[in-house]
Amino acid sequence: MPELPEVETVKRGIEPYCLGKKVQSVHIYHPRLRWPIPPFLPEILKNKEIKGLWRRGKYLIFQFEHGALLLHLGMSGILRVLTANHPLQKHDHFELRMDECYLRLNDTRRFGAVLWTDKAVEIHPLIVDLGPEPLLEAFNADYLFQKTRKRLTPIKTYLMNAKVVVGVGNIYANEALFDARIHPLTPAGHISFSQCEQLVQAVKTILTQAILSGGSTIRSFANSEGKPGYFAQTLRVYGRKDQPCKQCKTPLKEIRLQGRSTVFCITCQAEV
DNA sequence: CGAACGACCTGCAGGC
DNA sequence: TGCCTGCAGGTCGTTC
Repeated sequence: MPELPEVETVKRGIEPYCLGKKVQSVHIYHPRLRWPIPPFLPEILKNKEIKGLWRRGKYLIFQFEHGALLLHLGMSGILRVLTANHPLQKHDHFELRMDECYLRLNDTRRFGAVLWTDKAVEIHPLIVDLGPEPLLEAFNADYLFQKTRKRLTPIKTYLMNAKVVVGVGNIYANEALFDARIHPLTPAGHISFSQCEQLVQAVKTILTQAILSGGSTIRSFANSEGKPGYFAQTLRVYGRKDQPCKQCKTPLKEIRLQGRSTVFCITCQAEV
């Protein structure tokens, strides 16, 4: 479920239930995720207060006084806030219990992660090399222009590289490139400055709107109906192969880039 | 150093 | 009905 807007939505959804709360117990039901869930979590988190909760890229970070819990949802992770007693389901991996409710992580494909660090989060190996947050000023046309020079990797692949900018996954990379009218195969270094401006703006706009529409799902997280997704979302290219471009009616084309579905309009996103 | 690619998993849809 | 293939919103580690 994760692209940045979904993770941000989860973060906002769980925040009222976590922030300032004391962990009552931790349960590891199925430790095998991308990396094993550290077995010592139950003992070191018991009775500790969640002092902070934030997002970096697609990582959720639970800050404690003596360290931080890093959580990634991978491809299929779902984090629910539960209050009543819910029977354990297939692929439930991890649970953080507070006094009034608990968080339960379900992850079918096990690409997600639950990790612990007792050092500053910013220097954690998975965090330290991450690029800027797409919604902050640090991600701007100057940065992108500079960064892409001499790079021949297709711009779409480049945009999805977390070392360049975090949080732009396959769906929104497709959408942003359509918005900026840039062909996904364009070598990154061939993008003009003005195209960088458009692309940066497109990324910001699309992610912001997705977060806004994702906001309406917060209740479902809280209630556990948890249907995370892209419903309220009007995707213009992703998943619309062969359907008419909303701009010019040309049937959209799909190709594979790095094994990922890449959909675009050959008219609106003409090759350079 | 950058770039390409395989690897990690399960479940589902579609073709035969 | 069942088997097979390919595909799914991610990203790390290895190799070149």
